[in-house]
Amino acid sequence: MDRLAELNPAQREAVRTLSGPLLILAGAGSGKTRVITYRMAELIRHRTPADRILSVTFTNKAAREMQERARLLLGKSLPKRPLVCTFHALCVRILRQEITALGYPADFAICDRGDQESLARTALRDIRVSEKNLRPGDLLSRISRWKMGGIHPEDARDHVENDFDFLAAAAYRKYQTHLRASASVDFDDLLFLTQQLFEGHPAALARHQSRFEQVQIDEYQDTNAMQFTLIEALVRPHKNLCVVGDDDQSIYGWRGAEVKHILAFPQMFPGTKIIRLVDNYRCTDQILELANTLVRHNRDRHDKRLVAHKTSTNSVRFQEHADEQIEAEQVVREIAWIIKTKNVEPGDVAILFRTNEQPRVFETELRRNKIPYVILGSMSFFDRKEIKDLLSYLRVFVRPEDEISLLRIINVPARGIGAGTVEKLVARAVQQGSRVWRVIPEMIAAGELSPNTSQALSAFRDLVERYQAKCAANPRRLATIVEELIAEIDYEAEIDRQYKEPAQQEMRAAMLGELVQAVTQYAERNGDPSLVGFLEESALTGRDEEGDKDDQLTERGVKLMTLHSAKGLEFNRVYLVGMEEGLLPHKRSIGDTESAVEEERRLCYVGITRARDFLTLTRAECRVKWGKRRMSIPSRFLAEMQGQQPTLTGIEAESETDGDDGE
DNA sequence: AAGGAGGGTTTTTTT
DNA sequence: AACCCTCCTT
Repeated sequence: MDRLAELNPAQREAVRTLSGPLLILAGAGSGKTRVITYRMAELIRHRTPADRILSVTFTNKAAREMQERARLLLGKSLPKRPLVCTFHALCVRILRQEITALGYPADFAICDRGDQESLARTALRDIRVSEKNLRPGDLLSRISRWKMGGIHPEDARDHVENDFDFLAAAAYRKYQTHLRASASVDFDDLLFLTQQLFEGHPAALARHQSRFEQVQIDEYQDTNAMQFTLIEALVRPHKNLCVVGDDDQSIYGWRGAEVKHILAFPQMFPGTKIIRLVDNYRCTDQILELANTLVRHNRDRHDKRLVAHKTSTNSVRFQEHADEQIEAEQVVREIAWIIKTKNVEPGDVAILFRTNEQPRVFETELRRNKIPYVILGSMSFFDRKEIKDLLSYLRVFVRPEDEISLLRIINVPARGIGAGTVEKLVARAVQQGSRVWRVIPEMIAAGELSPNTSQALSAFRDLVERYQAKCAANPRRLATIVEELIAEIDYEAEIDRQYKEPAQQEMRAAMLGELVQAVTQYAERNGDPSLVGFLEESALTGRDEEGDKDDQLTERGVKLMTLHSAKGLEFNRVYLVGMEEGLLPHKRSIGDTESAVEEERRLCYVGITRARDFLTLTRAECRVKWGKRRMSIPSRFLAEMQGQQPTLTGIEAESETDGDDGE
């Protein structure tokens, strides 16, 4: 009956602290998700209207899960529900309502990483800078840093540190002009524009301040300055803010997250109550000991030592393999064996790695052994080329002035509108300050194009207009319309043309089916489906999992994911693979500052503490990179976590490879 | 305009 | 090895 009885005293106190600023420093496996879910329930029991509670999570998946748990805790028929979502989703909600004040249309589009890259390319071309001098990716991260620092394109010039920045500042202006012209925003804009809104439009801020009485933030260690500013503004009237996090698990520094936000929280909010959760209910003592010992090598942290509540023998093993191929073979062979002989479910096992290139070999092996598996958080569904092409069609149907999407699909599949024609169209549009879509009929009428080209353009125009009408007239039948579209443009033929391997062709074609399914599910889930709604959801959900069918596989299969995506999760058995210098810590952070290596160490810490009962750390003695074989040396973290001095010189730093096969 | 060959580049992590 | 861009042929 009394749910709080299940909690330990510290947890209970956290759950019962219902007003004022509250900082919960929650170590790995200390039940923090449970605590803030219970706290949400407790707020409602103490008569906070549910819809006046905002709970911010790090991923959409975490949001869904928390909503589900809260629903179970509170009973099914809660008339009003708390808002549980990510920062970005919160900003979208606010902006849909208020963005016209900033001169954007309310139905602005959210562009994805791929769109950002092509915009960055265009911007560089505009200022005649070769991509060799400034890579689009580097430009984007510079722009991101400016935006997260609250710096407008026009002011970027004043925040220049070197020649690259100088070019980047010019490109930033172009980039933003293009974005605005196509009524689109990027991910950073969602935060940036919301902050602009709050700063420049007090009435708008007041509307949203009065909307929430209680705010909770999970994974607070990964909050960046802009997110902090937003939340501070939002809770200013009441200061009912509860943040939960662990400084040892801060792994998003490269995205502007600053550990200092969690360390300095009590200074920012005087009167903060601090509660520490150091009891670990997840890992065995051996696993936790490893984690504790490792993370003590970091200087910039709250000193704490988690207390294990589970004992074990043989729950940790170290393995060395000749190369990454054998590493994968051995790990998968062992997984196959424990599934068969130990009655272990594939879903209890996770393989964690640092980079997205690592899972490939494991994937092949798992498939060969016929073990069900899922790759989570890697290249997502919505990142695939064929999906992006089709989504671009849909976006063009919503707004043909969306230049980014229009240019992506105007000749995909090839329909006789070549690069030359596109160039003419763009030139004309730029010259007239118009849009390619509007310029097309003019160009046809002017008779400057060859008959074939005019014909092709008219056909394209006709296609778009027909589907526009269809989607608008029949939003409930979106899925069927998408099927018709795929058939009409014969996208399957395009796939067969692009990919020669039958296996590839099959896989890519299956993706099309999944898109149709995603649309179907969206329409089922949503009382009032619309194309705009679907596109928004797909943009925000981005890398998250999607679909019920996938959820099943997610439950039942071996899970493969990066250490970053593993944050917040736990598994009975964890294989932490590729424990090598250059991979973990990653090469890009080694040459860098010491704090970069500290972040890698935290990443390793996160990996270790995902394991409940069994942890296996493996490394390969050599590894193929860019088609070339390279020797690798053991990660310094292996020595550190076993209480040894790091030996950066020798290959035989790791002597602790006991051959005990454990199980 | 389309498609293929050849050459150069690339991999950190993601809302 | 995989991807993208450029150039060349048709």
